[in-house]
Amino acid sequence: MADAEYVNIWMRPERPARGPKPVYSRAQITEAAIRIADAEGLEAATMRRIAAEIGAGAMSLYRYVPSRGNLVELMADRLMGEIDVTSMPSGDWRADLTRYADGLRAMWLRHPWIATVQRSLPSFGPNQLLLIERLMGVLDAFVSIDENLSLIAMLNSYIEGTVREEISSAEEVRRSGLSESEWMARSYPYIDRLVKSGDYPIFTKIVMEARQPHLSRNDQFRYGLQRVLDCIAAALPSTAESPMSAHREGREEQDRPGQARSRPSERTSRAK
Amino acid sequence: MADAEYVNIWMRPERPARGPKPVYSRAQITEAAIRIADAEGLEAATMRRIAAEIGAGAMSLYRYVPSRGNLVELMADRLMGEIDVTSMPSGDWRADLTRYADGLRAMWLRHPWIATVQRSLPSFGPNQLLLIERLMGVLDAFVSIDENLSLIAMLNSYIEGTVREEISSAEEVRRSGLSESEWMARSYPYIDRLVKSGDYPIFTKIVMEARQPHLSRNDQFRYGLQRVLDCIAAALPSTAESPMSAHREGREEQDRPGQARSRPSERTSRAK
DNA sequence: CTCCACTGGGTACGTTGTACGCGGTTGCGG
DNA sequence: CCGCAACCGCGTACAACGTACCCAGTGGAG
Repeated sequence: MADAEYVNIWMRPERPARGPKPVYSRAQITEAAIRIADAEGLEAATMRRIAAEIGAGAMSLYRYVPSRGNLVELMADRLMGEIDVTSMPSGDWRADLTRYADGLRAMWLRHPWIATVQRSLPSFGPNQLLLIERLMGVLDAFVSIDENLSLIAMLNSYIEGTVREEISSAEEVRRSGLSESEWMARSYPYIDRLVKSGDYPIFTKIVMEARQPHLSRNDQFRYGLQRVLDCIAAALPSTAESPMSAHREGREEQDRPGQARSRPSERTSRAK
Repeated sequence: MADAEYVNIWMRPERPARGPKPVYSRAQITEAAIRIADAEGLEAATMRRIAAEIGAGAMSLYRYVPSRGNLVELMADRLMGEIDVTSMPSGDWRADLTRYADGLRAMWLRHPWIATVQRSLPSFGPNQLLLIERLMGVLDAFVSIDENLSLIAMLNSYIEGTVREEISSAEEVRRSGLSESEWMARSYPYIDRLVKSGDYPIFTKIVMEARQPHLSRNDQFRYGLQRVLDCIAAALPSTAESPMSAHREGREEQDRPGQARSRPSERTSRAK
């Protein structure tokens, strides 16, 4: 009873007062775990594997983190810190939200395993809190807090839903260990059987009239995003006019999955 | 090499030609697993537990299902069958999509564990395929297949994102084993510290200006959904006018989480 | 100085998914 | 009708997991 009576991981202080200096740290452990999860999936980030990665014994990790579940929370919050919202209530809400959307999507593509934990633990870590502050600050001046929540929820849903779809097929391929073309070749017989059966005309239409050629993944995302932003615009009072940011094309960089464009910003809990 | 060379679970026939008659069935196993997952979470649905539920030995399940992962796929597809889309291209696209949205949300609330697997396996089971046919048939006459995909993706993202939020807190409470009020009492110190710190004004605003009182969860969902449907309407040609279904209030039933409003419609794969 | 709260980490336990093999049962080829 | 290959249910066994417990050292507070 005296031991694990902390509300959550953020209330538990990392460093105690007395005793020998710890060799490792939460940040270091979290970083190692993220590195493994990025490379081989979240299920590969076992306690022993993480410990080996930093050169520690398996059980040593429990000096820093109460359980693996809590470690995953730390990892998730660390990821939130990668989204740059420092400039956020800039005056141009449309630009702000676009920037956030791109940042969130890029982060998810860099760390696809986040899809398996996100929203199963709304633990309000420091990075997530900072994100909330900045992001919801964007529309705070224009709408009530309830409407703000509703609009941001809609935006987040769009981003997450879209990116989940992007991720899922890529993860399926990765998990199988095959190359993308090998994987497609392997699943061809099934698709073919469905099409040939004649029972699924619309599915067949989807398969036949390929959609990828028309738009790149990035453009598809941006296109749908504009629609969502239009929806938000419709819910805002006319005083919130955004200084003509309808279409700005010249942005070909950002969100390349493999790239290491991290910006940690650790920010662990500071107890009073 | 000769053994597991099937593309996916749907290509593998359930019943072989010769040999003694199986005592159990995929459907029975899937049903038992869903029952356990509903009651105690997906992680409680272990192979041994499921086997015990139907009175079988643990290893017997592997005569029907190649692995636990595949069983989860079967479970997920079985759930798709609970969404009633039989009447679907009815002529009133707005009514159809509303009906679908309510059905999908209700299903997720009945089986919250689906959030942890959904979109991590786009396996095109029979029920999912039927759903795709009916659902995408709704807008098929009005827009191109690409636009159709884009609009439906947006709708699905909204539904899933919203329901994920509804589920996450409920799951957190369930996992802790405490009652809702106990759980809130326990997490109060953390929230209080955040508010008192003064660092998070908008978070504080969210905490203080409670949003639940204003709208019920159902109404919140419906309200946001109307916004999404308006977005879709804007993307449709004028020929797609929906016969005045702007606001119809008189629908207080549907989607009560605990209720068993299942409509299985098993439909396993039929090999040629 | 003496304590003792701390450190890293080895050993061990319970639970998981599942490979393998057994003895019995069934339906098809001859 | 017979025989055998293909299937059945299922017991045993194993590797890998999270983690409880214990230990010998360590270093700041008194």
